[in-house]
Amino acid sequence: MKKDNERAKRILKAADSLFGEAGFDGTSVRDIAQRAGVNKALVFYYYDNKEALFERVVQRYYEEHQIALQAAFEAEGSNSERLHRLMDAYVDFIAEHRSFPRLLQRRITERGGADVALVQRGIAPLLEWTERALEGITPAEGPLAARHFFLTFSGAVLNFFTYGEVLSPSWGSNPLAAPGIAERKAHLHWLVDALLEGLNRRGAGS
Amino acid sequence: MKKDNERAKRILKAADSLFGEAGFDGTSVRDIAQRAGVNKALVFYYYDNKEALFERVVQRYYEEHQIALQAAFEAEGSNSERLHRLMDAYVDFIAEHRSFPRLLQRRITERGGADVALVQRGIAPLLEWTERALEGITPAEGPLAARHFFLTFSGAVLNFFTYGEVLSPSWGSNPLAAPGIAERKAHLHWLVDALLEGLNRRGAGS
Amino acid sequence: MKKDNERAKRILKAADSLFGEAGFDGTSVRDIAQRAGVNKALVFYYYDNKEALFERVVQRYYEEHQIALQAAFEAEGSNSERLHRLMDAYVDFIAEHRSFPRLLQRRITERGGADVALVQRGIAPLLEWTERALEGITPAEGPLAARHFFLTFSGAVLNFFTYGEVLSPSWGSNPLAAPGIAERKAHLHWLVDALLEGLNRRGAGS
Amino acid sequence: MKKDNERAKRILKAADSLFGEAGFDGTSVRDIAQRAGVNKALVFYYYDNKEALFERVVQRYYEEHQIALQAAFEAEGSNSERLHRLMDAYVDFIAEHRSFPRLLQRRITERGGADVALVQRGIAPLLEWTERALEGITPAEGPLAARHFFLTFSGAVLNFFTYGEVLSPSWGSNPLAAPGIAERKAHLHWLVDALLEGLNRRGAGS
DNA sequence: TATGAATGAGAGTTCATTCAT
DNA sequence: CATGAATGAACTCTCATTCAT
Repeated sequence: MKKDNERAKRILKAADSLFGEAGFDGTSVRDIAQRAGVNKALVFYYYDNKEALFERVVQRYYEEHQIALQAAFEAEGSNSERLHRLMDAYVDFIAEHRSFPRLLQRRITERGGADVALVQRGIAPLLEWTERALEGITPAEGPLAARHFFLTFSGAVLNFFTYGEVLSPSWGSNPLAAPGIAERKAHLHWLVDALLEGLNRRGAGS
Repeated sequence: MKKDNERAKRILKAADSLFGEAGFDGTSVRDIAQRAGVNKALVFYYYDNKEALFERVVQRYYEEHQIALQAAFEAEGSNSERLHRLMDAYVDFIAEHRSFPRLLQRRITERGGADVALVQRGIAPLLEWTERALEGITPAEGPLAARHFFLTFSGAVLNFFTYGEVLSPSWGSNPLAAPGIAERKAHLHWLVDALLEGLNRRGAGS
Repeated sequence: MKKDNERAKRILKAADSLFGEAGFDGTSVRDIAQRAGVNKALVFYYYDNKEALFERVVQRYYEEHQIALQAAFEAEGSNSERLHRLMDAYVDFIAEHRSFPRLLQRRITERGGADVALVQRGIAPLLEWTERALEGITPAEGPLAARHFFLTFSGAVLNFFTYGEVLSPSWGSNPLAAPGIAERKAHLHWLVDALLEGLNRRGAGS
Repeated sequence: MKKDNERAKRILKAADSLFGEAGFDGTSVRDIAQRAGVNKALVFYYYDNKEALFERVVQRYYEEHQIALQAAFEAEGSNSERLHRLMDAYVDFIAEHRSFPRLLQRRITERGGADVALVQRGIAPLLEWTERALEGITPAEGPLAARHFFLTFSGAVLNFFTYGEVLSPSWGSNPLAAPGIAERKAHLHWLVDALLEGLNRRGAGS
């Protein structure tokens, strides 16, 4: 933490964007050094090898991710309000760190998914907070368990970004620009409320 | 077309699984030949180059994907029933072709996503059928437009598979085994109905 | 000789032009088969291997070359006339068989010039006839020996074709078109006569 | 520039001789590295690719060639003397750089001769100086234009080297050894003078 | 800290050639 | 005669990584 040399940071930044753009295998250390404007060997001086550099990039995201969501969740409010804020924070975080979901997904599929644990840490906060927000409302098991809602909510957010770019043409405007993102947030709020409503009705009915 | 030389098929199959496991850049032609049990040069004999081979793999999925969903959608029934069947077909298709979403996602992010058109073709059927199933129920624009539900639904399905493996430990059992998949389908059905209900209430209320 | 299969001839022709255009190493058997419109394996059926095919191509030139010059030389006339005809025939032959000098030159330099004998056979006729035409006029040894004139004459012809294409731009018109070739012939005639004159004066003076 | 890393020079040298011996296509980077005694990858480290390395080899010749001829031409003397010196310098240069004409010729024929411009630069000095030496003596157009003499002179030099090796057996001694070269120079001097004489007579007679 | 030089391994691709049919 | 399939060797070039300075 001391005061990480400015060059080391430039390398990390370059690695970040490149890994996000082209994936681990599609990015060469030469590319990273070039974009960072440093000598190739320096990359190995600061980060032992390509793999470790990748790890650092991902880890940084995990930390920031955790912090961003924590703030959103810990504020006061009803369940609906808390989940709205959580969704908003999630959307905002990914909008600002487009590489993050790409890196995560790669991490899962690529290279035999050897580091499941690492990935789990990455999504753990959202899972945990979703579960806490739905505590007492959803059953512990079965198709309405909180974890299913976690998968649905996070999928609703992530998929927007994944396919957002691709759908641009048929969307009319760019869905990932500010208005598109605001619209998506509105959809997510509606989604949260519709599901809470459904859960409530179920509780009342049974 | 008839029998397309058994070796060529073996190569295609090997490429399929490897591209799915390690991505385009993470898979070498040597690997493919090895897994197919053929000479490396034979890969180039049947498929002109690595890129073309990848294309073939992806294209085959598109076709099967389209067919699988079409059958599910075109049968009779209420909107709810049709969407349930669509979700089920989608889940089943991906459960049987785990590589497909990985390949698609890679196609989008990797290498600048130059072939947006190809990807669009890949998700087009689901988008189209979702839109047709919600016709008259959802507005054409805004946060409740059909396309938002498309992104939500497909995200709810895809994300289950993406994170399913990773969540295994905290899930108790393997979520991607038959019982887990059945449970997810039940969740998706509930999801569809809760959203249709929400849409109906909105129509009635306004 | 029987009646060489038409396909075999097509292969020979294709090989001829391709070897001339791109050289031995720059030409692949695939290229040859493609241009000949036949299966690659057929090339090996008719000509045992690439090297042998090349040999055949070169040999055919030798024969035609020999015949073309012989006719020109054997007709009656003064030394000047005979040499004029020889030059003309040489120019005409190469104009019609542009590949020939290229193949010859490659044969000399490429692959260690292992087949000097073959090349010698190729240029032998011109050497021999030049020597016979100058018999009694030039000394047997020294800088005015017939062989020097052979090198000068053949160089004057070959170099015209070698650099002709390259000089096109600074030449105004294409030097290898009909008028350019006629002009070159005129130059060669003048050259022959000037040298004969020089040789005569020498004889008279000494 | 100063010392340009000794290994880089060794590579250039190896490339030079190999390209000269076997041509561009006939020379592999492995060969070059081997002869230079360095790692194959180092060739690409210093010279970006095979083509660029070839270019460097050729270019170096152009420069030396130009310098060698310039010195010979610019000294004082009659036309005859200047042309003699030019011929001598040309012969000497090629005798010392046997690869040069081979590389040039290949450059013309191989690979469609796409780089005519480069080749032109290579022969430009000789063309220009021949033209200047014959200025006022030869007509601007027609079969006695200076450019025809350029082709004749350069052909008389180049052809000597091209066929020199091949003729060795029938020559008695090696024509490319020192005495043979001296004899050729004598021939060329005689040639130049005979042609100047012929041109003079023509001027007087007409 | 920082870098130019160096390398072994492996990438995708083409090659001449063989062989069963 | 003719061909599609098959292969081992070689091709150019890039890779992550090391090391002396």
